Amino acid sequence: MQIQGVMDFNLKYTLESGQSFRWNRIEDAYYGVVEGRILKLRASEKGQHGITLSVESSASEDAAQLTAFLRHYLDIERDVPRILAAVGTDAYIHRAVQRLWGMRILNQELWETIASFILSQNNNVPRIRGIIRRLSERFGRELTLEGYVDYSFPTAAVLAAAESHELLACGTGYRADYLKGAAQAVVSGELSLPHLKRLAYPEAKRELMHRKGIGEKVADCICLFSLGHLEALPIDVWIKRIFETLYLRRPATPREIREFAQNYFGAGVGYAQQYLFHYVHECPNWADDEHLSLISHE
DNA sequence: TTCCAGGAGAGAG
DNA sequence: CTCTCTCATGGA
Repeated sequence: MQIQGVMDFNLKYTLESGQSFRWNRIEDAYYGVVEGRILKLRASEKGQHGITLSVESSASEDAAQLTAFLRHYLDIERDVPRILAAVGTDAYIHRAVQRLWGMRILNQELWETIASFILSQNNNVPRIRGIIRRLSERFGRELTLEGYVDYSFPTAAVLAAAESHELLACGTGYRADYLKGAAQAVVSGELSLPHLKRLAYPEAKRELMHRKGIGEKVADCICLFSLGHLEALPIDVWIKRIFETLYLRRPATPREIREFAQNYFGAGVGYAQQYLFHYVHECPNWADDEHLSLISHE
């Protein structure tokens, strides 16, 4: 199955920018488990009218429905160039946007996103990926696509009933109780996922932060990478570093950074954040004078 | 060996 | 309210 005419989209940057922990690149194809099936995605060379995405699924599903699903999951529907145009107010963010043109913010399944970012705290991406892979192997369902084997992300019900020592064996560390608590809240209905999806950003964030193990940063990740709230601004050590070094040029609290960034970048601050976050990972000399001089300070 | 990673909770002040 | 300490894990 193919999706043709996809404009302003880059598969690599979208899937490798630290928002999803479930994609693996093998040669020129990406394999990932998304909502209960393996998807294999490949992007063709860019043509005049955008790229073509080739799609294989481990599930037998209707092509039109799969297309509609992927257009939403990959955020292809959204007018991202317009959002980035409104955000790019200085030469630095402009350079990041140019360098990573086509990167999109995913709309991922809510429970998996909640669980994944609970596990992400005080942790690094390769290890987060490993924990999620082991949890899926242990508690998920086996899936295959053309000889590629992977496992569905475990449901809240399964994790709610899991023994703590089994979660620990997957490498969750002290986050095991947070994960299990969130799973139990979802199962009991105390944390209603359908309800969360109906809330605006401030209310959704506040609701999420009532859970132990979900602070402001993790709540913002969930709001941005699952609920589509582009006003969300996850402030991790990297984003803090970027704003202190480049924009504020002084030590700053997360509250100060948030106030500055939401005012400076506006409603699309979540997209700006993602481009800055991935740009500094792609470009080790991001803080050199050459880059610093891109931002004018009057 | 110490430091770090898409942090958050608990307690002290 | 802010500051500090601690939490489990593995790679650098």
